[in-house]
Amino acid sequence: MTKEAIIERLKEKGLNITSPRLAIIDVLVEDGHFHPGASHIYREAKKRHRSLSLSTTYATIHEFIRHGIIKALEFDGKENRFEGNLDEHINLICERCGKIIDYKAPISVDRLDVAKTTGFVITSNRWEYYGYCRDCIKNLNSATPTGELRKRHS
Amino acid sequence: MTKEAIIERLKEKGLNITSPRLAIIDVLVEDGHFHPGASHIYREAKKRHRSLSLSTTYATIHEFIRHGIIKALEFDGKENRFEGNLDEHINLICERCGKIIDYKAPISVDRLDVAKTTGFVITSNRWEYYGYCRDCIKNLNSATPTGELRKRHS
DNA sequence: AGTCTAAAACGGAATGGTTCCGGATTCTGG
DNA sequence: CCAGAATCCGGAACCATTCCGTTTTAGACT
Repeated sequence: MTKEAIIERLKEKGLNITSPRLAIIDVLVEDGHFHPGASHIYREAKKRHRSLSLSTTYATIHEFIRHGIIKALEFDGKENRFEGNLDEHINLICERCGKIIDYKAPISVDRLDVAKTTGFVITSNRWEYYGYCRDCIKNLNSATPTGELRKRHS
Repeated sequence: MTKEAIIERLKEKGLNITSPRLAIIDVLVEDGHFHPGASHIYREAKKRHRSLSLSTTYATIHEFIRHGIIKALEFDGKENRFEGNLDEHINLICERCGKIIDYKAPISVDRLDVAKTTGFVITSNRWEYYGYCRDCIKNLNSATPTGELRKRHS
């Protein structure tokens, strides 16, 4: 997703285009494929807009989610992560370094079937595989993982 | 999963069969299909073993996860939930009342393909649909959801 | 350019499920 | 029955995230 497209979307929705938001958009466009967490977005966007606060970063992220620009991947015990790729895909999540890889694979679950048999109406989904990425398998014995991104202990 | 099977598994692994653990096993066997959270497990198990502490509840849950007896569904902003159904399935998660329904559907993603194209080795997965359950759709306009289970605000 | 108002940004304090810690208790093998 | 290990317990700590009261800013309209 391009910077211009996001700005256009914000205008359509009647949101103000502010300097903090532009800084965050820049980070999302540049580092979006990393599936960055809030602290990464904050750190990088602060370089572009010095007075940026963490709470504004969170507020902006929420605003973007609410308007369908990004999607949140929520975790417990780790930082949440955010992605701009809204096409249906599987996220491959490395348990060692935290890297997240998009994997395109057609998932054929008929939503009508789900509704018919359970009465459940689907609004969104979450497809994830956990495991180890290529790099981490290579270095499984070596000392420290390369990634940032661990919340609490263990 | 039956109580006896779980106890057997714990013995195999060399874990002590203690009164707090039996209380928690009882709750998991009885309420497992609710995908209970830690606070529910704690509250119910405490009725059976009065001196049970919350930290023991968490420790026991972790022990059970480590030995493949239950699986954690981690969320942020909400309580984590736990399930005893370890067969591959999709969890239908109601965003209004927190109910979680198991939906059996064959998901055909070739793990070898994933490994071949990305180098990523899969160890576990997470398949989730979010939306609204039958009851909540019926009562969408009415006041309060029936479920327990919300962590923070909004 | 100046004014007004709602939206947005800010810092700092609060939140709360979960984890950690140190000491007490219980289990198990000998 | 005893020692050592496993487990349990309460309470304090953790920390990403949210909330709150105040200040600043964007955008529309003079």
